[in-house]
Amino acid sequence: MFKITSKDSSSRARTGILKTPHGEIKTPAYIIVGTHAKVRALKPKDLKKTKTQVVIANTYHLWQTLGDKLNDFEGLHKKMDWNGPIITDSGGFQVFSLGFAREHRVGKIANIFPDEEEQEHAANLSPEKNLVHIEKNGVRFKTEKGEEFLGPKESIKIQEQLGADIILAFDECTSPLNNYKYTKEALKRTHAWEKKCLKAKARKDQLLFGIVQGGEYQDLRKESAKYIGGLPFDGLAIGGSLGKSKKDMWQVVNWTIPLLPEEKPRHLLGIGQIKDLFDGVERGIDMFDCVIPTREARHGRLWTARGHFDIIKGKFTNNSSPLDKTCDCETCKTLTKKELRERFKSKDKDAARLATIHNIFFFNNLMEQIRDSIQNNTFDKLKQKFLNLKS
RNA sequence: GCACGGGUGGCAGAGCGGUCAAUUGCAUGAGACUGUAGAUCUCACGCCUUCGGGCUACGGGGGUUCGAAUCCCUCCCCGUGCA
Repeated sequence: MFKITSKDSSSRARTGILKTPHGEIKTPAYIIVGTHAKVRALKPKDLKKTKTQVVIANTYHLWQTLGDKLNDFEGLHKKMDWNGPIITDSGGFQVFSLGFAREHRVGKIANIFPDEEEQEHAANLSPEKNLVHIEKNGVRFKTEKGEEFLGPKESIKIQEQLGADIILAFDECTSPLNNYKYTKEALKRTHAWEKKCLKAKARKDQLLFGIVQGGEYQDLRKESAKYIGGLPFDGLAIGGSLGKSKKDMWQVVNWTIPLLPEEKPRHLLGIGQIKDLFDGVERGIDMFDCVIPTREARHGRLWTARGHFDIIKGKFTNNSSPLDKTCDCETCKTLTKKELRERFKSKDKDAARLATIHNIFFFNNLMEQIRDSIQNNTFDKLKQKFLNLKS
């Protein structure tokens, strides 16, 4: 199911092939985020122009949108008009993003400590306004329809109805602001939930990945890596609260990776800036997913091998050079900087779409280069090239 | 020529005696974005500043007033209507 095809001589970097019912994923791979079974700003056909291997959709969002229609849902592949591999996230991240993150206006790494204004905001947020209530067996989400419950069994059932190739265990993503005691309790909960996920899984054709949690605490991370790594999951993901800085984040990964079974694919959840890809790959990460390429494209930020630039800036008004002269994507082949900028400024709906095509293509293309470099033993050289990137 | 209506910061356009260096939008500049609450958000945007404040400003000039972008006179422009 997962086959390691080559290893870098001077790091933990490796290439592999992950077999899924809808085709193979060459790793290290970038997973494109399409939360609502759709990559934002793209038309279904666009995805095929972007070297995309695999897309990740979200259980929570689709559960909310589809509701009762889940019972006779056509399946994500049909819905998305995409015959390649699809992953669904379990909804565990929304425990954080709609819960703690929203209440305290924090992210899961870096810039996590709210300033005074934000602390005041958090203090003034009455408990009734909290959208998430965590309980022993799962999570109550306050939604437009009222209150709805999502736990391990529910998440697996929904993910089976959605029909992705790879599904994720339901976890609680904690916050960097959670203390040791809370994180430990949450980890205990998460471990119990994940075991329930394994038990609840009925479909044989889907792969189920477990998720390592434990915040920024070494003993908890190691405990989790051993525990989750020891369960019969098809792959392992590293999730959650990743400390106060990138340094902390890589520390967490360093603690975790050596304790995970070598032969299973490893997914670093939600991480994927360019530098992170190199830092992650050399530590043995096989899969990344991140909203950066798509979200930033919509915000007018384009990525190239020389760093990023914001196409909406006035300095590009009369710039008729290509967006990225080294890029072979459809957008770069058809538009100049000036033209794409004009589309953004005139609120042309295609602006975000065209930028998104480029960014996805760029990230996927970069992953391809990374894979090649591992096979050719030139990974380090490629990394050096991107080391001083503006990011 | 007469009669109205106008002339406000890069632009559009509020304000119509004090709380106005002047609402707002656009443009511009800076920043953010990491298992998508986000094709979004934050900040700056006359000049100077020891960041307390100071200076020059609402077409030009003059006046009334303790105080004018706001009221009056006059000149110059623009729009509309009538000659």
